[in-house]
Amino acid sequence: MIVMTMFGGSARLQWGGNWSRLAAMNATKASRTGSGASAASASTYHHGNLREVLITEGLALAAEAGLDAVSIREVARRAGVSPGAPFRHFPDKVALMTAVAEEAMARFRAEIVAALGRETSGDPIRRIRAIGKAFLDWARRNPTHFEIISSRRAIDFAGSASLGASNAAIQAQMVSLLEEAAQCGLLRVNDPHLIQITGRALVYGLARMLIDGQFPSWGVTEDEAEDVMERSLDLFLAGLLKAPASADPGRS
Amino acid sequence: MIVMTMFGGSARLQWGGNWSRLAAMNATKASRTGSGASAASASTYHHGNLREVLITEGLALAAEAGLDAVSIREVARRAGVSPGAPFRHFPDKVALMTAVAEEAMARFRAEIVAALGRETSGDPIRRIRAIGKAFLDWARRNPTHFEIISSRRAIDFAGSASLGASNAAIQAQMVSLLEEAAQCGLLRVNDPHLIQITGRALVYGLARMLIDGQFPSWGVTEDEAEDVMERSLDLFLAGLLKAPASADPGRS
DNA sequence: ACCTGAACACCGTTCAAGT
DNA sequence: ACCTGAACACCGTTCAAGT
Repeated sequence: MIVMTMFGGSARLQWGGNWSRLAAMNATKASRTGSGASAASASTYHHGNLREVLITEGLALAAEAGLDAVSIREVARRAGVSPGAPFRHFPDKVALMTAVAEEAMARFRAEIVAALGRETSGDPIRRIRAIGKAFLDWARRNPTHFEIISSRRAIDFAGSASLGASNAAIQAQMVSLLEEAAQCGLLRVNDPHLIQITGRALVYGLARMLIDGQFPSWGVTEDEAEDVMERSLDLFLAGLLKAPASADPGRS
Repeated sequence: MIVMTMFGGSARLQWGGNWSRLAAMNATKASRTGSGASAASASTYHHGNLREVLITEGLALAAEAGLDAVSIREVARRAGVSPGAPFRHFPDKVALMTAVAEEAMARFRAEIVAALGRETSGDPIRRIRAIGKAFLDWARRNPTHFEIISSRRAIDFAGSASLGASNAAIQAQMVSLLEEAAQCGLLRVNDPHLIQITGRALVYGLARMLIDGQFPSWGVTEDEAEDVMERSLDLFLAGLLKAPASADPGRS
């Protein structure tokens, strides 16, 4: 099957042959599982699964060696393909990193949803605190993934509907909890948007101070970091409350 | 004058000729001033001033094109020297960027000192607020310089006594103001260290949200950013106070 | 269709050779 | 002393050629 296509004004030949059957046989590849992949590894000129493997390897390489260590060539090497192969699936490095960021963001969002599920209390302040804590925990455990989706260098955030939607979903959750808290008369200030931005800036700043290695110069050791971040969040939340605040709103 | 030196166990020849007179003639170079530099620009094999020029050009290139656009080769190009020349003055790129960071940090600190000088009030809360505001203003006006000294990628923070000292000086200023506020009975919580870290995390988070381009996805336009950051700071400060806080502690 | 492999213009870094 | 210029191993990206 031969197809003629017009693309950017120039005619190109495209072969409509179906490689997907062959690809399915090789879907697992010889990656980390190593579960009997020896049979399929021979003579697979077409990878079949490359797009996903590139994203997975990008994520893994970032986690292992840091954001600046992620290169298309190294990702291609780990996927077992030539340096030019990734460009068949992503127009440039930014596009690959954006796809990596989308996967990281999906995991981040799932973690927040899970944390909210664990916080069975109906108290909006406790639920807000659970989101903040989940944010901090995830950043601490996945520093480079956090950096990819938050620093936004190396990705095209605005160009990704997926990233925008995930971000908006997390925000909406928080706004609704803040409005609930306001209606219950819990808040000292009636400005949910400002509170939201301030809270976000606080947890973002804490996470970045950790990741950027600033805590040592503030007298906080690695062991203390988790505790300090948590108490910092509580200090802020207590300051929002109308009633003479208890020292630890998370344990009331 | 020929000198033998032992360095790392191997003998090396050093020429003790004096190039500094020649260098002094060329000290201004044909940089931004352009004040009658035409006469000195011919046949200056030895730059004479290169170390400082490299730092200045690094700072300027960072401000113009962003941190990732700073390359040793481009800095060398702007300084009018060959790609290898910078390595005579800095062992590697990290060392050059650390020197750039030291200059950026010195300017940052000067701005904070100036802001405190302008805040003539003796009220520790107002002085704390002035520091926070100066932090935010400087970050907004010098985004890349801010990123260099705060993200700390590309530099060796721990290896620079100058950076550590500047940082410690800024912290000490803040701690003493917080202790003063505590002694005046102004604070709801008696934990200056935790308050300091929380406040720093807040302004750092705000500055980074701005620089990382996150405000648009939080419904804040570029025009509104300065105002939002200021109100956010006030929201936090009000939450620290023991007395039923006024809405705007900066205008009391 | 999807991938290879050579090529190009970059970059950090080194090192002999120049002045 | 300090700088040049060629070299090396990287990188992102392109493009003909392979299957």
